[in-house]
Amino acid sequence: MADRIDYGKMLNPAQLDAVMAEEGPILVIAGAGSGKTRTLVYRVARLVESGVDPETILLLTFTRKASREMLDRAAALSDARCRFVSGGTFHSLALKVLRRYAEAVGYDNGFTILDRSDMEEVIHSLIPELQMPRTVQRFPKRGTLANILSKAANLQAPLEGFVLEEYGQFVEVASEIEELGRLYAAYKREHSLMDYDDLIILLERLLEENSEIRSELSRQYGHIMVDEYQDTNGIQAGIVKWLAHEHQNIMVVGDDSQSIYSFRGADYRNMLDFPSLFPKARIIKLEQNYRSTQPILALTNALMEQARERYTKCLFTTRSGGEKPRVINTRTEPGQALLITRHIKELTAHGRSLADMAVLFRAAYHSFELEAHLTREHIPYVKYGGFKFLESAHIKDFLAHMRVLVNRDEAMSWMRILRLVKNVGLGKTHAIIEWMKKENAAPGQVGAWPGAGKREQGLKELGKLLGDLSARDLAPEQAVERVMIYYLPMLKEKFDDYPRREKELEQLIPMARRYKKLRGFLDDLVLEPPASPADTAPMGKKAFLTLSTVHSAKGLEWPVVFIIWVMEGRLPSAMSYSNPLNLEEERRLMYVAATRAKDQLIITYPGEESGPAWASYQRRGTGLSSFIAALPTDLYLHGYADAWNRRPHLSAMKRKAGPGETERRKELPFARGEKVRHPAFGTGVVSRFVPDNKVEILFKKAGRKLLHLEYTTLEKA
DNA sequence: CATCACGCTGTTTTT
DNA sequence: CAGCGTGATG
Repeated sequence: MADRIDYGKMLNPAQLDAVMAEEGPILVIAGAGSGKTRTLVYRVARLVESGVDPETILLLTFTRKASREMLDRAAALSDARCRFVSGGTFHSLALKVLRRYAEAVGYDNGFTILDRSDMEEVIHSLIPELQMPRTVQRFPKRGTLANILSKAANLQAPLEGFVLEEYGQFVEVASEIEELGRLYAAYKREHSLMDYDDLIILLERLLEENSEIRSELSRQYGHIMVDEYQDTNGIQAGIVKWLAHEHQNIMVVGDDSQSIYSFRGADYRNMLDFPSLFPKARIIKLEQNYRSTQPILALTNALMEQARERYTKCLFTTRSGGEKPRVINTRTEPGQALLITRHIKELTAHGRSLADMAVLFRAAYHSFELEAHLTREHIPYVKYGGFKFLESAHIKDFLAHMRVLVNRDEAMSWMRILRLVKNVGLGKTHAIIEWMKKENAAPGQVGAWPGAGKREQGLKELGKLLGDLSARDLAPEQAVERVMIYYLPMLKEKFDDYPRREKELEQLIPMARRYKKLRGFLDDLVLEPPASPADTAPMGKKAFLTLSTVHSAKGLEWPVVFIIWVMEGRLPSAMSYSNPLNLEEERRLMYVAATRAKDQLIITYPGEESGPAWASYQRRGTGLSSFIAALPTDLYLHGYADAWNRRPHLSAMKRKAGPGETERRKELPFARGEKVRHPAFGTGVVSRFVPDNKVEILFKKAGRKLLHLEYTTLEKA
């Protein structure tokens, strides 16, 4: 065991207070960079050191990675037993508990977890049951429906309230959406499915209604800590309330200024309501910032002073010196990417490591332009956030073959794998699923479907695969390899970029190796995203630049931070419906992004040339410009970048079409419908134009259909 | 069943 | 512009 820690030396008085407090409810209000993680780590170490059984400590964090890192740090600090602390997210805790007590909430314990795209698929398939008249024109898309239903679930409130405010365009169909929500709930029950929201809702219900189980869990987890409490919603607060109900040993840590998850019902007011849940709560504030230089902090403090509601603290730092943040109007969106690329090259030329730098943005696609530049300049980067590896079609197709073994009612996965079989479409898929249900057939018997003729040979092969997989109770790794043999030919037929997708599938093999049971493997894939390329890259060999959404950058820090800030006003929805922007949340996003920076902060924004919406937002005072305009000008250096680089093909596109002429890019060497030849793919027809000087070409023969190719690789046929 | 042309419409962030 | 739904065609 390591030497006893001298806590007084390692922590400031407020941190020490939080760490040494052993019993009772405590609310820690911790500003950005105030050593919040450090405090939690030391508290875990301290509890274990003082003889608390590590397994009875529950550390709830926002991601599983965060909890693992904290426990590793605690273990390194004092006692290896810290690794046995129960850590995870609300969702992973819920899964663990619900697998054990599924019957108590009316579920079979073999339920399957729906990830986001599964959820959308189910919802989508239920829309026809609404039997809406054709006159209903504007009905939300599947993704939007999932957003709405999920938020309703997380708020545990009827849709109307927030639909009116956030989805004003859909108020007329609110009752249909609610009906759809009921259909969706019934469907999940019937097929033993839970989505992310059900996990936490059912856990809360279980705790509330079943005092025996509640007591048992209370005894199991005698000390509870919650990180990022400002991002919890009402359900999660309820879980906390019930878990700590008996012993009251609960510490929650958070910062209301960093609440950026309102889209899933999170409410920073939970922070302030904590004392009413636990009347004996003590409040401890951490206000000293150890991360950023004074000029950066001055700007972020000023930013938050404009917040309509500000409950807590003002940060101070003892880090003097450092340069003022820079705010640069690049006049165009592509200009941001170019400016940042140049800046990064300059910094690396002066010896700065790429690992010291990060570029942050609100939405994953905001970095596309930048990624193109980085690739061209051979600057290695890792990207966090945005669309999930797991949600891409080939991964879902692949995993579906294993999901039907774990839960044979899982119609979603059956649909996927059956439709991959040649000459089986929607009709036969439904018939087969019906038949299997009626016969209560095992997955491997699918090949015996009486409707199968010569054309449906593929069904026999599918049956053989599923039979093999279930008969021999294979380890996850072998199951993955077996499915690979079956699925790879289909992959090659379905996707023309199959080499990339094949590589991604191969990543599943080492992941599967870590599990003994198929179900554990599949559960974790849904709840824990696979490691990023940076984690698997040979350490120390290469320094990577980090690109990340603000949401994924939470809790991290870098010496140099760039922020790409794009006006929402560009979006047509905001134009046509005049949806009010959530400026308060936008401000907190900016705050989270800016407080990641230790030494240097560079914010770029596309100036007034970025679109007509800009002017309209400026007029209404509801854009990024209004944040900037409101900040004291002595807190940052403002600059303009040259309008170097408008994309040539964009301006060409704007050329007005003459009479009788369809609008077309002037410099295009061919027209829609024209025949073209490609050296590798042969002859095809120009279908439509896509960005980056590419055309969509339809190839009838060469096996595959639509390819996006650059003009220069094509010639007229 | 599979494929294709065409018209309509509008955000994003994560467990 | 691009994803999605629809309806026509092989």
